[in-house]
Amino acid sequence: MNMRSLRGALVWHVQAIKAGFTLPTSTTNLLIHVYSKHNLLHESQKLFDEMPERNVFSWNAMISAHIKTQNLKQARELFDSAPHRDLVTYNSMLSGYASADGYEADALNLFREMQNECEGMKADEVTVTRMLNLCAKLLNVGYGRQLHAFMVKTSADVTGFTVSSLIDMYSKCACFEDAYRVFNRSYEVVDLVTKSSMVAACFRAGETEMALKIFWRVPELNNVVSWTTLISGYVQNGYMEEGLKLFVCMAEAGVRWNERTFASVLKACSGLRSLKRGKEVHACVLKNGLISNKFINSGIFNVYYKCENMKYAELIYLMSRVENSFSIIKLILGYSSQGNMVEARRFFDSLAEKDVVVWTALFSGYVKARQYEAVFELFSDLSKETMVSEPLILVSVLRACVLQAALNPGMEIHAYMLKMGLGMDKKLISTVVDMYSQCGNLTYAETVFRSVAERDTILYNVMISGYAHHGHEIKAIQLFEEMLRNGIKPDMVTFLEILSACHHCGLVELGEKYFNSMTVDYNILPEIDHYACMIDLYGRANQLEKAMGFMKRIPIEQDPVISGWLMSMQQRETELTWGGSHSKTEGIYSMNCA
DNA sequence: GTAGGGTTAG
Repeated sequence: MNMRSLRGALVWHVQAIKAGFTLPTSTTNLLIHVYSKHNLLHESQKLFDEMPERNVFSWNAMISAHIKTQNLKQARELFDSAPHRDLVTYNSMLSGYASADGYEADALNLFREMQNECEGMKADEVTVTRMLNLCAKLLNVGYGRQLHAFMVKTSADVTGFTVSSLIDMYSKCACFEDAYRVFNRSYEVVDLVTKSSMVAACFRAGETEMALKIFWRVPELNNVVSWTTLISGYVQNGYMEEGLKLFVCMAEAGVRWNERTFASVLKACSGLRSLKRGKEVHACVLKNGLISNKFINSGIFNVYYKCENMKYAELIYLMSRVENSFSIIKLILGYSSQGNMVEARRFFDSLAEKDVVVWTALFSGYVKARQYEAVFELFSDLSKETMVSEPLILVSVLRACVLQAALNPGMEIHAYMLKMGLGMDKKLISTVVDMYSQCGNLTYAETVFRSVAERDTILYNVMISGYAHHGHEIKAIQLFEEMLRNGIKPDMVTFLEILSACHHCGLVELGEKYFNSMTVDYNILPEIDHYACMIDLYGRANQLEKAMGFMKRIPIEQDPVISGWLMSMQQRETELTWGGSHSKTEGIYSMNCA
């Protein structure tokens, strides 16, 4: 019977009790260790307390047991009261401090004590390994370099352990060159772990090719960790398809995956937004009984969330049976973005702490669902509780005003905004201008627009659009020219508005000039709407040949809708008459429908 | 005869 297994330990223990036999100290020490390994702290403690004689092994085992359960205070008390301490005692305590959050300073102090050779204790390579991990965690490369120097000076054994940690430390501290130098200079001790550390380091630095090269050195050594490092490295660098392919390669190489492998594969699926592959992996996970792993569970949740399958995402969340505000927030964001406000609201109300992200999502969801009354209600609820200073929330409320053409509430929001000192927020200002213009008060829109000292593209777009939609095409064109004079770069939206204005005024030559300037001066590729605008412009001016010529220039021919449209246009070329009141998009849609 | 501390992929 193997005493290192829990079963073996229990059998030994019970037999000894039955026989009234006192276990030797070394056996009890082992039992303490085995119980602790299986999270049976209570049993370990009982054995330790009732031992007739203890040695340094007993103390070390008990200290480790407390560290394992994250009880560092208890561990330190034992450490201080132990009659004897050796290097293992120190290293155990140091290890506990280094991996726990908030005990980093204690770790450094303890290490300093060791350097002063307190109790004749001299840091060894285990100490150094642990300290390097701490540096990596704290991103403290300065201290890491000191440790590196210390290693060289004290000629502490260079082992696979120390080299791996050194590579890892440099890499996580963004010193890729140093990591690579260490790797290259430690040929004698390079093993699979060192290699994996270096592969991970390459990926952190975006050196995908180098990672692959190193991975294939001594390929027969590769195991699940090195393979998973490779897969997750590809995924992290955005190569999702390659990550999935490598997963297949790994299986073909006869290496069995574990839950970390699945976590990376799931990340690839959600990155690709591939519901099909996600479902396949989900099935695989279920078959392997890995669904209860929290990384895998959230990975599957993410697949469905990214694929906008909120019902499945919700199901996964509910089945995990773990209260998780992170998932709830995503459910709210997902449902809101789809305008499914009943579900979004259900989760929103269940959320204990609502932050600005969730509030914003709910507001914009209601806007998307065109439930402007809910927007106003929500805003009045929220502003009773607190001062709303999040620009995006106010943007949502203003958009609700636009939906409803509600000028008065819009003005109230504008006033509120000025009161809150949010008059400088660019996005908010643009929305205010848009709100005034769309609610029919162009004068106010103009006033606000002129009050802004530093105008950006979006602000200009909104004002130009305001002029254009109120029949002031010439003003729109003048403002566009002013925009160019002020050195503000127009974008696709600007050109769409301005071409539309030209179309409405029948300004063929000016429209041509602007259309050409898009690509020549601003490097903006015209989209289908821009072409449609030009075609309408020519059509309205009865320049049918030019219109046809333009249609043929549309470069997006792989689109079946466009090519179908083109073909039907060619058939109807002669019989086509152009109506007088085409808007910039009506042209397209009416022809598509025909 | 019997024992304890450290490395890589989320």
